[in-house]
Amino acid sequence: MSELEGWLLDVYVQGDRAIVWVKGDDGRNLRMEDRYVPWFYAKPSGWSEEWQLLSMLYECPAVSSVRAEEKFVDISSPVRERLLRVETRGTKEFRQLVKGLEGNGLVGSLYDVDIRHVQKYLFTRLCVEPTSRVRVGRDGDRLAWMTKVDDPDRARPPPFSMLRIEPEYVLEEGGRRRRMTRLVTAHGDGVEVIEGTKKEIGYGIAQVVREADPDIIVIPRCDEVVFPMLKDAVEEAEMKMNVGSGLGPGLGRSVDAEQVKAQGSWGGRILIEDSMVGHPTELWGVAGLVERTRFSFLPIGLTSRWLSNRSIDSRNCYELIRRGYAIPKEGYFEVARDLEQVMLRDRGGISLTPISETLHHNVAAIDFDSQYPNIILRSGLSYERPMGEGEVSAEGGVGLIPLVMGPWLKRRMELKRVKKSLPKGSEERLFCEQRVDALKLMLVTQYGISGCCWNRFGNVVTFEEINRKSREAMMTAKSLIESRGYEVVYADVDSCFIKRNDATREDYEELAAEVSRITGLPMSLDKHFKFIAFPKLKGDPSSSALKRYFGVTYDGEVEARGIELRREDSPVLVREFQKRLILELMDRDTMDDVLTYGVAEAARLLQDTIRQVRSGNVDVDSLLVSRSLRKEPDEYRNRVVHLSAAMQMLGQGREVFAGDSIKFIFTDSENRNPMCRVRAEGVTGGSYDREVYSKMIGDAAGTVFRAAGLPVPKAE
DNA sequence: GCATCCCATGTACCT
DNA sequence: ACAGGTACATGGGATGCG
Repeated sequence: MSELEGWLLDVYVQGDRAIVWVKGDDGRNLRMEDRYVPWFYAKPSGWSEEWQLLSMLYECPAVSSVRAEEKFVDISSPVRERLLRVETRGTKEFRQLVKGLEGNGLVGSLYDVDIRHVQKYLFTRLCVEPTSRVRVGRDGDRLAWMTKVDDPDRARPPPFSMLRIEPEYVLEEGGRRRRMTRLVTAHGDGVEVIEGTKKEIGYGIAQVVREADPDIIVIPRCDEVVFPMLKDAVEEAEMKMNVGSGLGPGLGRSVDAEQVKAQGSWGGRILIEDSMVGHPTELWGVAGLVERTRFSFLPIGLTSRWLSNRSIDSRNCYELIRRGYAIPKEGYFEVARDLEQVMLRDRGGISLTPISETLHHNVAAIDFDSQYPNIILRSGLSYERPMGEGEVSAEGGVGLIPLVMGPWLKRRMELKRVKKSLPKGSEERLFCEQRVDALKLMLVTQYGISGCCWNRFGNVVTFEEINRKSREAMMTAKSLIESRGYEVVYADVDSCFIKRNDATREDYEELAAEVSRITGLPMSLDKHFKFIAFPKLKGDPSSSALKRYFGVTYDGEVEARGIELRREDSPVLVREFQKRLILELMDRDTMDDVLTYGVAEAARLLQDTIRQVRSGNVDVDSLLVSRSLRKEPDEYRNRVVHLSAAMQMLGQGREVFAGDSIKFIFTDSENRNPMCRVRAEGVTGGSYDREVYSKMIGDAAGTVFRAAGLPVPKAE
């Protein structure tokens, strides 16, 4: 028997065993095996059926044990029910038995059947969230015990090393075959390019993986496209992916051939996509990934693949199972209500129309901090307590949502505090921020799924009540703010823009604190604007637009929402121009300065930029527009420009998928043939459409000048 | 045949 | 399978005009 300390890297289940990987402090990765017994619960359809079901299960060769147990089955009911706990010999037997019982008349309902085996193992036997710091006892390759120990680092994530593999390939035989041409790997600062035949690439990649020995491999479009291609290439190089005992070449560290798609891991290495929950994996960083993994109580591979509803469901199930619950297959129901009732309650957060077409001076943006989570916690709202029961008391029952949310909201606040104490630009601060951002998403998403029909515990009334309380808080804030002599310039959901001529930063901070006291929800000063402006609707200049504004803070930073410079489909040229324009115009101390120097400098910048665009002397890269292809190319009804660009790429043997970001420049935007209007990035020939880019610059300037209530300078 | 209007389509953004 | 709320550009058909 030996002991070690390290980090829980990965866990998966194979048949009747769990495989547990730990990265030891000596940098070595250890593979250990543990026993795993699959189980589920069955509720007989009636009393008299119980003995029949019992005897049938006793005789079933797939079953290793059956016994009656009392379990909670409904979060709204404090009563335990008598269920049969059925343990099976392995996962294959589990699957067959559950399938057989689903239509069986003796069975009323089944529990714990749609939870992954690895979750069951983690929740009830290992009881440690993957990525945790652990102390481990082992007996050869058997895991004897594991305990969680405190992570000494608040910000720095576990030392999991990452390798990025990005293949380049072309489509052949009319798109039926993919041929790898080149492969780029990145590990720390080291970048390697592998070229050659399939066999050579296969050999090269195995070599790189063995040398870099990464814990986590990031691969774009891993599951559907690239992993099968890599596997094929490595096998072609006559090195089996899973030979030997962890020493042989290949992509994995051992003989385990878990399906990547099912588990996201391959013999001791974790394979993840380069996008997670719609954000680039790079932005999450190991720190964000770790935070989400610990919350979800899932192996890293599943964490990176599962969307929010499943991740939160996983945490919910963990919390319930360890409190004696059996998990029902589905529980979502919605009480039928008449249309009037639904119209009255089924609405989201509130917005107050901005005062637009003028420059506002000395404006504060004050925000409710984590508004939805705090509403849930302060009011004790939960699926099973849609109307809440006041503040959650220590001894009283706590609803599932506050129970799950509470510790993580606290943790996020603590991490936010730590972040502030760390120097700007430091690695530690970035780790902290990644954790804070990951938790923000987990927290706000619990509100998002609270009334969602895909959530097995969802209750739409709870969701509506959270929204109602949010609107109520904003209205209370508004009257208080106005009663103190401030003007509300604009508000949206949980953020409120206010001004009073002579107010200082401290005045605003004090006012936010007062709103906090009255509403019972934390609120703080977020931004302090020297100048801010709100555009009119482009389509209807008689009304003001919501969710768009721009301004300059007292730190001299541009803060903008919704307008061109915030849009991914604006060319960099336009985004940078508009940002500079706002600074030229509004980074001034007084209104007078804005109206004189500001207007003059801004007008000059506009002229210069237009002249430059018209001269043709612009870096083409700064003209790239990127727009995401939301559907497969053949599903489009309209011939939209980015579809044209996508078709050009297909014509070159480059594969495009729904979800890809298509980059292109406008070459002749008025051409009657949609295919000739744009040129996809990487396609050669032609120059850019000077007219359309000049127009974009003019429009971006128009947004700024008009919102500020100023005439738009003529650009000749 | 061409200009103009309107609606559906499509994407991106805000909190 | 995460929410509701919003802005805006554009394709394409319908309509009107000469």
